[in-house]
Amino acid sequence: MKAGLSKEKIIIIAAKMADEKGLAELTLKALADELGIKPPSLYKHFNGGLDELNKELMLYGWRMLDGEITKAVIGKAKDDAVIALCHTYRKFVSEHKGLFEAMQWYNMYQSEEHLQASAGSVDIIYRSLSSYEMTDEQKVHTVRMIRAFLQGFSTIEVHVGSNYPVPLDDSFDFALRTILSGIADMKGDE
Amino acid sequence: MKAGLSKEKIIIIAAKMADEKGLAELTLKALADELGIKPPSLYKHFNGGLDELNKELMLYGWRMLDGEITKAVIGKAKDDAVIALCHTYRKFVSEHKGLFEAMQWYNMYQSEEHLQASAGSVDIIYRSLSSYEMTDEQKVHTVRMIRAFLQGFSTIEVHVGSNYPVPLDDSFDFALRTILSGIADMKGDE
DNA sequence: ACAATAATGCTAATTGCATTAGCTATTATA
DNA sequence: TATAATAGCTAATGCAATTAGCATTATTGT
Repeated sequence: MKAGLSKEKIIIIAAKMADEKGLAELTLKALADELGIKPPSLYKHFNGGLDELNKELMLYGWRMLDGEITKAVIGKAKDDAVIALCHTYRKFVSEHKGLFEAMQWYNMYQSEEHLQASAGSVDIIYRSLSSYEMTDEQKVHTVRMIRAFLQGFSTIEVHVGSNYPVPLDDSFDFALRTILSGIADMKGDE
Repeated sequence: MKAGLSKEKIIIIAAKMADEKGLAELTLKALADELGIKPPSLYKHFNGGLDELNKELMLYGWRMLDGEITKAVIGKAKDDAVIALCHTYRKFVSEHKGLFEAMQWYNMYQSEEHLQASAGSVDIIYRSLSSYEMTDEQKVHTVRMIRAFLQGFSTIEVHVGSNYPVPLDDSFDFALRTILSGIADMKGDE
């Protein structure tokens, strides 16, 4: 029986499963069960097995995040753009915990493809900074700083949950203000 | 034959293996081979098997990092303390990539023990901020910001490596200055 | 329309690691 | 010194990933 599956459809289902159950629960067996096929059949779509599935999830996640950030930043500049970007990133992670895990996974395989995967987001952050008066080098630093903060904050948030006397929302906004204020002070620095 | 092993000794070896080969390569089989024993024997030390080993590595890593940070901030205050703390954190991660992976692992098991594991470092960051004029709430925010930045930056660095026209060292220092400058501006904010 | 080919699914079998059960030797202790 | 706890072992099980080879369904060129 043919199930009429395609790589794309499978990835979408797999992403949903990863988001619901966590990436570790996304086994070929579980995915096959969900799709109504047998595990070996998945190799017809993913020659590289589980590894390739994870890789594809990673790429899918970055593409999706790129898209959402791009949309969010349209028509905005400077602080407004950075704020929109950061909130979009954080929201994305909260809605796609499993995909986010997969996206952090690109360390194990250092191919061109993987390096480019996250390059998209880096590029968007970079372009969002275009209207600031900074040197190119300062922009690179700033991109890295923002990226590190976003990734770190999101990871911690995903791991730790959201129970605390001091809400994480406030901390996020606070940190964002701090970073923006730091950027504003940047002019004179070497 | 008795190999004269103890939980502590095994954890130290396991940590070394994880740092050298990556956490994923640290299987019970590989560890047993390294120790010159058979995999089932490990259950005499780690009742919970692989899970418990990972948990212990996580705790070991946090304790070690706590110790190094504590040492590094002794006799320092304000910016000096924060700078020392951040550099120590980053250096630790670069020298203990495998342990760092394990330390990020605490999401899966949400026990008291695990929550306290990272609480130590949080506490040290918090205390390092003691000489700033901030409200307690601002301190909580600042701790989270620093922690997010450190974790994010380190993760990216571990994943991506250190090849680039613009050196990561510079970006790290730049971000640190930006954050410190943001902190300095903080006074008036609500 | 129809043969050839590619695509997609299956079953059966293999591998490798984690884990459990039960046995044995060694160490520590009462 | 007898006894209990410790730390190792072998044998066996289970589970997921993977590979090989077969069967069926689509697709495509003529």
